[in-house]
Amino acid sequence: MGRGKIVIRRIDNSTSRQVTFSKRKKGLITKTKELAILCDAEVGLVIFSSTGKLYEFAISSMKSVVERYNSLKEEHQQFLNPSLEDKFWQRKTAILRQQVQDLQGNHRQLRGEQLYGLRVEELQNLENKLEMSLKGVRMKKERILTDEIQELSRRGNLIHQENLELCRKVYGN
Amino acid sequence: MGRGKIVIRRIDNSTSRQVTFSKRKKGLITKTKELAILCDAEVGLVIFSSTGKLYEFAISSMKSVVERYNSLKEEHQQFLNPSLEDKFWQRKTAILRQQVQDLQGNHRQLRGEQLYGLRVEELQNLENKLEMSLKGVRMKKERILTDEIQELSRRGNLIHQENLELCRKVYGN
DNA sequence: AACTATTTATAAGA
DNA sequence: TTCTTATAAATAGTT
Repeated sequence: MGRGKIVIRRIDNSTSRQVTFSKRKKGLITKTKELAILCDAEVGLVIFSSTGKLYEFAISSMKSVVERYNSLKEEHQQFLNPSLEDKFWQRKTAILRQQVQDLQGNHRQLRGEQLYGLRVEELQNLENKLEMSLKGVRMKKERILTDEIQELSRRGNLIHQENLELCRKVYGN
Repeated sequence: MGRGKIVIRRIDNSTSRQVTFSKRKKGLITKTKELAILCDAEVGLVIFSSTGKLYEFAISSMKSVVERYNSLKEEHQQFLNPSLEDKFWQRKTAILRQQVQDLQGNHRQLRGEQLYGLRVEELQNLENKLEMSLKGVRMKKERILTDEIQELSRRGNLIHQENLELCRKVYGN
């Protein structure tokens, strides 16, 4: 709904993204409010912008919505003991840190860095993985290009038909 | 936006209210999803219908949104709840979670998954990266193999020398 | 921040 | 419920 149609994918330009975020956030909050009032519903909307800023909307209160949500989801009974909570966070942090380390390692390896100390079999394995990825990417790329060519060809034919039609009209038969 | 303009107040007729709820809920979820994708935001939407039924939508997961929301809210309320250690862990977790998300995204792309919505130039870019990586891995592998062959060859020579030495000792001169 | 040409959502009707 | 369609509302691109 604007001067042109858009496709729904991440807006690359940071300024446009910010402007669109601001406009659409306003619209979304309006519509959320309308749904709540018109249909007598309890709603909660939480938005974290790409810069990490928090925006929220709720007709009653976010606290009430979250509590109702949690009680329905039955997840609210673990945190009665504060020392347990501490342990929970510590465990969570440890797991996440391990994940980050693993992913970073994988990532560097996939990018061909940090290859020191790998054995030939491991390198071969990595090479195979990269070849698979490359194949996937190339297939995808080629499919897009093929589709585009077909589309162009289709359009060309249509124009050709139209020209023939025109000729018939101009020169008769 | 419809056959007639309406005022935003609770719809009295229960049937109309249900129909409107169903239609507008769909629209709201669509718009929420669009905001998240277009503007790279993390969003969470919770709706309780007037009959108490729960509907929810989140791009990542509602759990993740609620946790992020809570940790941010509690950060702001550090004065009220001076359990600093808890907050420390929560903040750490939030940062790590973001890192994991980012790395997982990168990783999936480098592995040739999650290619939907990429343009040809982006695919070409990814292909080039993968080719570079592949080149690096192959070079490394080949250097190791070359080194190993040289090492074997060197050892072979040494053994040969030792044998010669032995011969001299046994047979004199 | 406004403007406005278009697209999109949806109220009412079927 | 589901579809249709006239109209209201949202918003993309522009100024």
